[in-house]
Amino acid sequence: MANTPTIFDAEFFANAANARAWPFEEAKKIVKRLEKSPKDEVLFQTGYGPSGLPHIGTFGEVARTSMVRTAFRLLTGDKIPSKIICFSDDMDGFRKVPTNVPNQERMAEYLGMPLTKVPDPFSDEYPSFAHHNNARLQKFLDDFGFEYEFVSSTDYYTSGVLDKALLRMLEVYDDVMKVILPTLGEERQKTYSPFLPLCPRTGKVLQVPMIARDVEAGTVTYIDPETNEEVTVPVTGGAVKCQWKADWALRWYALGIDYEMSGKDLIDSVRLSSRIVRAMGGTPPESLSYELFLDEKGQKISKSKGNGLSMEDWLTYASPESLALFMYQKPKTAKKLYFDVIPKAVDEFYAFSKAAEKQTPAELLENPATHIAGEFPPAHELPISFALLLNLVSAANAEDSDVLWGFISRYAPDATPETHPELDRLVGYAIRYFNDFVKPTKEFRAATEQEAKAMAELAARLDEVEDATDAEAIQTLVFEVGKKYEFEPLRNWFKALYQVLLGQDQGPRFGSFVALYGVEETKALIAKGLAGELL
RNA sequence: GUGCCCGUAGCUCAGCUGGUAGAGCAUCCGACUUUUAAUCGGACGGUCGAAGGUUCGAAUCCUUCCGGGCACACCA
Repeated sequence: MANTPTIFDAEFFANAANARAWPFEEAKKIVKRLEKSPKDEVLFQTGYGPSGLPHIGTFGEVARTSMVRTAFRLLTGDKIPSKIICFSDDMDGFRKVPTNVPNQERMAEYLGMPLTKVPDPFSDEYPSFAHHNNARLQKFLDDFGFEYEFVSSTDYYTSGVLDKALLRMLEVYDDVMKVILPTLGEERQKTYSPFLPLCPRTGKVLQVPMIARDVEAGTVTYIDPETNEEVTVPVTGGAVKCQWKADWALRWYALGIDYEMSGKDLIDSVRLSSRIVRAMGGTPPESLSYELFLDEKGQKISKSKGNGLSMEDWLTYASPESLALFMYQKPKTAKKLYFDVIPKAVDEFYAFSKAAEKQTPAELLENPATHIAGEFPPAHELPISFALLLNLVSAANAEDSDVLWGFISRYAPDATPETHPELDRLVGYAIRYFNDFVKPTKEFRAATEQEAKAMAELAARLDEVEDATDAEAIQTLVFEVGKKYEFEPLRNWFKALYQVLLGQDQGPRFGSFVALYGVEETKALIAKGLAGELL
């Protein structure tokens, strides 16, 4: 999924200007911006809050931002350097001990401290909780091959990278307040400050009003809420950090961010932060508000609720590429993100990849697979679709890949795990899907007296079949037994086999099933079924 | 209240810069199967939420309205 240079050639550059895919529409906004004020390097930003772990939304945002960047490089002939900054707001105060971490009491002692001062509850491998989560984020992004530059807010504040911007914010303090105050409630207005000093005594991030400020000296003064003493601190060097919307604006201004997308719940924040940047004399980045994801009931997916689908969920049943495809599609439309969208995304990914084989550069630029891969997509040939595979795994009661491959080879005789590693990967996904979604819905019933007798005889006579892999011979035997015990109509006999042995009303052709599942295994299965062990 | 998204076949949705609608699933019929499922072929099925407007021509652009969903304190 990394951006590789493959599509960055003249042919693609020539066609990019006419490309209509949304990443190009976004990239064009940046091109226009550059026409007004040229610069040496274009910066994309995505934000990350290290009080939690990376999640499916993080993936979506970085993936989509990468797509815009790729489009931008194509539009500009890859002549203008660009990068994605992944900014971790790790100086933010520690507000709440997450319920899912160990060492709760110890963690509680650090409430109010910057996240980079809170110890890592999981191990002593990292200097802080934030470092731990930052590392997880980077690992997460690296695993998918994203190109980005990680930035720690704490590093930037303390090393002075943000000093100039902080002093500027101090200069225009009144204007900034004028922008923010009207958006706050009455209570909050009294205590609001865009600067949050770090208490020199306790190290905590304080939410206190400023009582004075000195632009010349570059300091602010507040009253320590515990000692009631006046404290004066510089706004530079990491002695203060900025509050949320001001912080966003500060970053945009200080780093010169050109592009940042965010969820639609942040529309007002973007507007406000933009006004702050203008008050400082800067230009806010181009932005895109994407729609939020909904769960199966149409509710907003939130980390705290734990509803909807997690990153792990998706990757358990499907590939990251298919998730990237899902993220590519219609970012401005609210979509359900639930298990049932997975098969379609998987199959469409392969369909788009395959279509790419015969496409011209102009067409490729409209092909989602191009935007996902960031390169000429490798053409994966799949003899059967994921949707079919899911049907198969369910019908065949296939709990391991060998059995499933047996059934697959009936449809695609040439396919093996070796010749079709992609398909083999899907087989793994399908089996997990089966285990988690199909298997729990199975309902086994006890055999009737007549059925029990017939099944016992079937089990006993299975050994008569000379070739245990001869599906036809086995099918004949099954058929004979059914006739002998006078099932009428005969399909009831087969139905009984499925219901008693597989816990479902339908199943694969039984002869084929036995041939693949194994004679001994089938006998054992029948024994279990008759003993009531499957119920 | 402000803003965003959606409203196209029974269901889930695709329809790009305007030229009288498509897919998957479901349903029905057929083929192949010594049951079923699967697979393959075919059929059925839409006044494109409503009304105006622009246009030779609109699902597609504009306006208004109706219906559904979501976001908008604090915190990030």
